[in-house]
Amino acid sequence: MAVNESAEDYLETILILSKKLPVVRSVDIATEMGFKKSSVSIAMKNLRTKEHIVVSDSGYITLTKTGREIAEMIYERHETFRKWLIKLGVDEHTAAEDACKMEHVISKESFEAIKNNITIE
Amino acid sequence: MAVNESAEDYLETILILSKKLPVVRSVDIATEMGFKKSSVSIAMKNLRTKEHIVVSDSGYITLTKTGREIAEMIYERHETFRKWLIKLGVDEHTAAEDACKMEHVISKESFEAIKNNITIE
DNA sequence: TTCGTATGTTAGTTTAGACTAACTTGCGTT
DNA sequence: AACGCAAGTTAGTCTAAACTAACATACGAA
Repeated sequence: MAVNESAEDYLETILILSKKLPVVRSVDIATEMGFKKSSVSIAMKNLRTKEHIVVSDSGYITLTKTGREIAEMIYERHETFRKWLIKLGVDEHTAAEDACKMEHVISKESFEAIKNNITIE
Repeated sequence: MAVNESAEDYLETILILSKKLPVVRSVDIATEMGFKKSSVSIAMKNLRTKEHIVVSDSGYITLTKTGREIAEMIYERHETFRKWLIKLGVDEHTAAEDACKMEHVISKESFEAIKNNITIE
């Protein structure tokens, strides 16, 4: 279930959108991420091939088990880093931006170590 | 003095090598980073153009003021993250690897906040 | 002196992931 | 019914940063 940084971002965005929209379509992802719909179309094709998402006839996108696992892992990291940075006094926007990058590059081992060491609320 | 991740890695490596070798050449960088010398050659050309390094007639590479500033910033981040992760119980190898990625993606603001919050020795 | 190895460069290839442009398709309005 | 917009796809372009292959020096040893 190895996936690159770009795919992780797409999966995370699908998860986030599925929390706030009744259905998730390619165009919603494009809007959210600021990408062109052609870019999203290709990314969705890859995620479908890897079976991280399923797309209905109407174009509604849902995460598969593996897709959801990846998305939730990344989302947890994102929220952990984001809240922590904010607690340390970092500006909300910067905190979100940095969390978004750190979430992809850290190993499971280091993330768990950090999570157990910091307090975020 | 904006520089991308790849260039930052090269500059950091030059700084590190200059601490342990009498002179730094392209081939030393290639060996250290595990890249081919052609890749390093092109990267050095770019760093020269941006005036982050100077290359002598004999091929000895030294950092300019801006190059050294970038390299030292990245190196400080690297060491900070690395030591902190090790202190949290992360395996040395993983700690170095993760530090190497985190060092590039974090903003100045977040790094300073983290640095002031954690203890590493 | 000549040969071989080490170093560096150049040209061209590959890959990922964005892009534009152009096409298809379906649906709602008039 | 026809038109037009919204959504999606496809083809082809661009860039960064690695790669291989081939070539250019230069220097030390036989």
